[in-house]
Amino acid sequence: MTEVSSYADIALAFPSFSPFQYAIPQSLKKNIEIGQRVFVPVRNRKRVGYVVGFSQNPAAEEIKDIESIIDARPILDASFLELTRWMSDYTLCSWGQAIEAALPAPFKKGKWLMTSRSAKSHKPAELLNPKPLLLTAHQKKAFDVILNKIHTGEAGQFLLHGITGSGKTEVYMQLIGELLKKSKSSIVLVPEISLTPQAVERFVSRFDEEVAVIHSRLSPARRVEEWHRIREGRARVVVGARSAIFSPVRDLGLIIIDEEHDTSYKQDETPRYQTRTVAAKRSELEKAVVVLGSATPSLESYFASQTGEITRLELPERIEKRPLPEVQVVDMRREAHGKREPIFSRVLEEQVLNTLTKKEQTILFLNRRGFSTYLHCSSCGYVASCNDCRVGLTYHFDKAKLVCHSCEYTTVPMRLCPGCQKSNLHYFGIGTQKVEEEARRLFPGARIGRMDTDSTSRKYSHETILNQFKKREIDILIGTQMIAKGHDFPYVSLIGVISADTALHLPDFRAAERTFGILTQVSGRAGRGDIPGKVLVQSYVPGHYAIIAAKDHNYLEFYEKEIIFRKELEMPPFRSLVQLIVTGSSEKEVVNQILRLSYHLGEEAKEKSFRVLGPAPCVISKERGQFRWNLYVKGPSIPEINAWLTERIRAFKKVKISLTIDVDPQ
DNA sequence: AGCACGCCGACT
DNA sequence: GTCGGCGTGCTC
Repeated sequence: MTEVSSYADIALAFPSFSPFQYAIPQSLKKNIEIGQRVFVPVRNRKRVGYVVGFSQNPAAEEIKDIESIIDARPILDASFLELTRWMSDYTLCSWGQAIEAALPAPFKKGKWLMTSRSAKSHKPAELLNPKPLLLTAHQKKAFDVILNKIHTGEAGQFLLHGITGSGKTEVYMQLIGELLKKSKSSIVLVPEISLTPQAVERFVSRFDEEVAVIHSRLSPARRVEEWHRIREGRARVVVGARSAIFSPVRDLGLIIIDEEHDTSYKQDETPRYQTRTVAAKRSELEKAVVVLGSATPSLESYFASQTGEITRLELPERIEKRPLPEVQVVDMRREAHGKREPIFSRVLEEQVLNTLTKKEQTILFLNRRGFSTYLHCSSCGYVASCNDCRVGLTYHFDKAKLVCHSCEYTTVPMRLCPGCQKSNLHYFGIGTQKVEEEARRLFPGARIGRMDTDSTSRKYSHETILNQFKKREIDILIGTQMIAKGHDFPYVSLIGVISADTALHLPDFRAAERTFGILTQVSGRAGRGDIPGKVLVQSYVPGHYAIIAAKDHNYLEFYEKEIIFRKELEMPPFRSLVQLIVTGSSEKEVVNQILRLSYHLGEEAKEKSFRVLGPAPCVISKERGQFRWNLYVKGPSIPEINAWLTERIRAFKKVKISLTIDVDPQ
């Protein structure tokens, strides 16, 4: 530190606009440095703080002394501090909160666990360093282009758009291998759910002890141990979920975000960062290259590749030319008999029986998120939706009204379908349990398993069900998203999507994108082995572009339709969004306050290039006794929205409610 | 985020 | 009459 500085700026992990000042006792003056952790008194309690700067003049009435320095050497380097600083500005949290989100948990308690050893369990020799596979022409091209960029030493971003089974992972691995030759490090990010031992095994067997795997089941001590191994350069390949983006790797050359469209890349608690955005920033700071990999890229990423902001590389065919499964869309409007619509169409029932006879396996998938009950017509497929927002209207039992959760448009439920004038309107909503019950009735001899959040309350029942299914002790597996990802089941020859429409009508501008993504992903579960796979997708809107494009395995077809809507509605990627969520135990107060907030913001927004959407109740309008309403602020960019919003929010008095800000909501 | 301070219901 | 519910406000 400089001679004249008497105060240190300490970042603390609670919301505050700026770091706090603490006086530096004479005894610590020689040893204090930016990036160290210190113990400081906060309300007379000892807490961990992070030295982020120094100042000469006091900025507060009363300034306390730093108690002690925790780290002899700084543990946070300049780049880490800049990254977290940026993150706090971008996501509107404090610097301290950003820092703590980026560090292993024991560090927050002032722990300093030194690694005693580097003994890693070694793999059987025959598994070690299997030879890189020969790349196809497309793989080779992607590999060359990315490697050339890395060699320039500049930051850069690529979108690796490759259909399922096109060999993206092999491209990643060969890039990592090239970097290792130059002693440069790589970070590989995968969705938490993909961090299965089998998936990780590929990296470990190729790179052995160079790999550090960061997963949620790692003990805090092991996590710290891995952190040290990475920082000391003993591990130069990091494989992990979201938070692994903050790994203290040396000489970072490459960041890979696999399945970049996955929603788990957005943290749903403070700091609510989007890993893609953080990766882009980090690559800029450390002159690294980012590779976003996906079969169904996020609209944002694909759009960026269209504008030339990032470079797109295509892997258009499966390795070994394995065919993509045949997808058949079942028009459920033709299946309705009487007033109840069936869960199983005739063709699905028939195919399940057929599969059972052949002693092959079936997956039944229910794309059910949220609890919204929507009104639709079983004759023509009409779904009551909002004209201005293109989202399904949600039925509110208490008010007996249909409400748009995006703009609050409210209407009385119609008796006759506006589409076909018939009275075949029904509230729709089935769950996996109902599917299971029906399956047991229809297929009495079959062994049926169900996997969803309800069925997996006990820790290992999850694994147990999957293992049973793998061992073919279950014939039909019924489940939600969690069975759609990653797993390889070679004896699955039939996949039934019970309802492709559920997600489609949620009050969310990304509904079509999610539907397309999930259908594509589910389809990818079929035909993994030698048996050809078949996918049956049941839908009341079989002509919807998200469903048609998924059936055709055609991303571009989907993208070109969807991007037009985004443009028309001025939604991302054309405009940026910040969501404000007001919660409280009194509904009256929550509504009052958010109306006030909306008015307060709306007045000025008009004059600027901002818009306020809503307010409206959240999709889950009451959670644990807390009522939830939200509104959106739309603007040209996040920094511009933030700059304007923070001042306005500061001036907003909160009474009996709390306010959450979610930048770039997912 | 924690944690102490501060006004309204069921207990020895 | 107290113990304690969680709403509110502050932390250099």
